[in-house]
Amino acid sequence: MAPATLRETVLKAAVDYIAEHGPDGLSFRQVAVAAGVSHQAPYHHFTDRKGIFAAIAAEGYEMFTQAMLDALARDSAEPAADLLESYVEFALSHRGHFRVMFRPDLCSLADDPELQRVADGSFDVLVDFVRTELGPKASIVDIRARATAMWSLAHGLATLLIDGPLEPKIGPIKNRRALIRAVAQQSGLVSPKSRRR
Amino acid sequence: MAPATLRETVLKAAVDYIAEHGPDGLSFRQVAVAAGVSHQAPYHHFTDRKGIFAAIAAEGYEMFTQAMLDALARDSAEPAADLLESYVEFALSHRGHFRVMFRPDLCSLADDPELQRVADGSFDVLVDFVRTELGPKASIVDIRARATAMWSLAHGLATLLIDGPLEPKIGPIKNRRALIRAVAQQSGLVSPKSRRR
DNA sequence: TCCCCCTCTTGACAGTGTCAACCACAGCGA
DNA sequence: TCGCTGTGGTTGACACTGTCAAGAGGGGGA
Repeated sequence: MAPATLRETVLKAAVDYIAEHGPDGLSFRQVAVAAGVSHQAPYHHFTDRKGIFAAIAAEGYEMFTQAMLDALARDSAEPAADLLESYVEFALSHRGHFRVMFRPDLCSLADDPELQRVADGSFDVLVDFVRTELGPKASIVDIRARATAMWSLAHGLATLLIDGPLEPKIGPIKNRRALIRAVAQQSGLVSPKSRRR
Repeated sequence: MAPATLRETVLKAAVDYIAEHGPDGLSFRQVAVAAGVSHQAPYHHFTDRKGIFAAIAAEGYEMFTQAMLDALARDSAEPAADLLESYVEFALSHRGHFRVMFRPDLCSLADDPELQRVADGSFDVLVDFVRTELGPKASIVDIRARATAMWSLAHGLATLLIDGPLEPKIGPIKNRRALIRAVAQQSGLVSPKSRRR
């Protein structure tokens, strides 16, 4: 089932290209002619070159939010580790989207309220999780520090796995899931439920 | 003291531009004419557009290694937190270099043995630290997991602070150093020396 | 019927990275 | 003194990019 509209066709082609080659070599015109359409046709669906990246990012944030919510919905014994894993797995299985989402030169949250909204939806999942994890008596400072720590760990692991020199340096990664769990374990960011074992 | 050679002039101008606007809008020609020279002159010092990024990255890795070594040389009670802090502070005070260093589409470690060498120098500081921290009896698996965790945390925090939506989401960061230490504390990646307090 | 909007095409423009040829000039051996 | 070579710079061209402007076609409502 090929995408029906030109908008979907262009979007999919761009995401696929970015997943393989990164966002920077992406040529608007090439995508257009590859879709069998004139070089200017996509401009009726995206205002701008930035517009196409904004659309990709928005689509990405929606899926990202859902992925993290699904992980928490499983309600396992280690929700923090699950959240971390869902963050990293999303990045790896949706490289095309993830590579764009955190590149403000390609899509600026500040310039696009709708994009800001869906992005907030994603980040709120993480911050809300930490808030409920620490309980109502936790101080703002602690929530802030813990949320930042979890977010940094997840984001760093994701970006190092996608683009970074982690694998050539650390060695081949046979079992990615095991590495993610081991990192969660090492970092002490596992959930209180299983902390005192 | 203005840079003497054209090579240095171009390099400095490029780094300054990248620190402010990111690497992607950088125009080879603009840099050249801004240096008061023809659009083709820099090609005698850098083979390629990629060549200029490779030079920036190499310069960055040298400084990066030194910054981390300096932090460890202070030999404080919390070397892990110091290492984390030096990682993040380097990224923030050398955005122009840092933004290029971890962008394999701009400078590929695999394609440039010299760049690979200096990059390895940086990463080895981190991995070696974890190895000595855990002692000679530590298993490969643990070293690997802990090094990955520390690296991910540092890298994630650095990239989120530079380009990411951390500040708009978490709130204004008055004391960056305090946040970094709090994150280190939260993540449980502080050094054994001070772990049992 | 006419008109308007939506989608798309065609043609142009400046700006980009890169290739190729040419120029100036210093250093150097014969 | 001459001629050679290598280095650093210039000029001109090329294909390609994103973007602006104008227009073509056609389907739906008045």
